[in-house]
Amino acid sequence: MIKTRFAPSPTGYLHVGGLRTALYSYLVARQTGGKFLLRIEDTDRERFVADGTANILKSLYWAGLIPDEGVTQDEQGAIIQTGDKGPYIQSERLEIYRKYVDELIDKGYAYYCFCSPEKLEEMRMIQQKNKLPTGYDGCCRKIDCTEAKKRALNGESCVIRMNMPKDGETVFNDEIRGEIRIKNELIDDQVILKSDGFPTYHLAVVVDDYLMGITHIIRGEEWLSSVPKHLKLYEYFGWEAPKMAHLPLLLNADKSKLSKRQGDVAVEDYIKKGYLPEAILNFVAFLGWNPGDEREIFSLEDLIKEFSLDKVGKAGSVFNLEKLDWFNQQYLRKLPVEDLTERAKPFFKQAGVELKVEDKQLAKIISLERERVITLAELPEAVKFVFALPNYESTLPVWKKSDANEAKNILSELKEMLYNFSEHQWNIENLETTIGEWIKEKGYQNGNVLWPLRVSLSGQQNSPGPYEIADVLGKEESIRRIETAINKF
RNA sequence: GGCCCCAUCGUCUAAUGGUUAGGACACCACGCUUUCAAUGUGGUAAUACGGGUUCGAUUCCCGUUGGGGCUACCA
Repeated sequence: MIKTRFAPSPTGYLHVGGLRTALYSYLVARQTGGKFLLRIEDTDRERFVADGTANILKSLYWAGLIPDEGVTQDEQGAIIQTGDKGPYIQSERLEIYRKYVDELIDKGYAYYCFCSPEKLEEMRMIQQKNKLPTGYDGCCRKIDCTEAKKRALNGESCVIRMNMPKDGETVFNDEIRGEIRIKNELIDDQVILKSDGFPTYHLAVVVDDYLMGITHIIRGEEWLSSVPKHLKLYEYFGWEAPKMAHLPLLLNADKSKLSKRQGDVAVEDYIKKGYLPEAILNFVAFLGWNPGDEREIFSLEDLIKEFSLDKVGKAGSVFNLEKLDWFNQQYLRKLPVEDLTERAKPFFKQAGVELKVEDKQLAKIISLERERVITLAELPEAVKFVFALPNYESTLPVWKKSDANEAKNILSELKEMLYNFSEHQWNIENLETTIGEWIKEKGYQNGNVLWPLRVSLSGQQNSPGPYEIADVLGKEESIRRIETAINKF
């Protein structure tokens, strides 16, 4: 059975690149009935953020990427751990790592190192100056093991390094990139256990991926060059290594690595801005992958059916917001209006708009603007004119440009005519046919009637059509606005 | 500095030896339209460069250039 994992560090929030990694991992698991696991890699105490895990889970659940195992949420949204391979938070697994480190030391595959950070820093500088590959010189390898243990017990600060052979080369196959070979002499004696007793990433991933039964590691390209270290660790433990796929990076517009400085990178930023999870998922899925034909709109279900790692590209992709906007508009239009209304409500609240209308009416109001807006967050502002009688400020230039007197006369006549509507006749279809016929009868031009009508109803230069607005406003409010406009100009 | 990865329109990408190099976003023009949006039609725009291999290279090989990643007791 295929088992994938997403293993973020709780350093703040879920990065959009992380979301894509999580999505691909989720897809690979789901399309074969496998499992998708979430593990929290919090071995770096300095970068640890208290609510980091909660934030990541929030974004993941928002997107619908629910883990089958590991760190998850219960119905109340509290963080829990599920599965029989736990704990799934690395800081709770310290004894496990210690046990495997000791095994490595006993077999001679790892050793104590007492070198100071200053010494290591200086070593690197000299190596670089002499155009040599940087790396530990292995001087503590010579220290006798029992002697080293004694020094460590006495409280001398030390780390554990893995013993990397300096001859031969490591060859491995990446699911996306194919065969990769790296000379072993270039691979460092990596620190696997830090002086604070926490493992480094390299030891912890290997141990955890093995113990948790991970079959496919899907992660960012930044890990590609540390694969030989991991492979050597698998070999030392006598374990079979999982398949690996290293994803190309997401980039800024200038092709540098996607960074905070050049725009929003946190999934929660896009949630706040009113993007739909469907759009974000579809968008990030297509950064590096496509089905090979010309279809572009893919639901999570579609992706599960059609995604495949061998169609993932090798080159990095620019995170292009214009395309995201387009996806969002597509999904905004597709959404059933009741669903759209529910999802829009929090954004009215966020904008400080108290909703006094019923859902059905709110749905009608939102429908007015759903095709004119890019995100949910733009909705409250876009429909503001429905709630408040407009002051017509922004339309002043347009009134001046046209013949205001003629427009006023026409509006007055139109108003008289509209009085004859009964409340239940007041709907788009009736308004359209009746006003249309009326215009013909009177011998007016469409534009000379519809334009002043629309502007007096909306109070805006640009807006939905007059019939739609009138329908939403109702007879009484529509006529009041026409009167206001007549008096104003 | 060293090592690794990568390279098709501005952007996301299709085309795995033979295509007028296709699609989408963005942009422009025109149509529809009371405005905006939406929509329809059309258009501008790419194989980084240099060598090979081949009857034939976007495609295979080598080099150059450019970009990115790693090079931590961070992940």
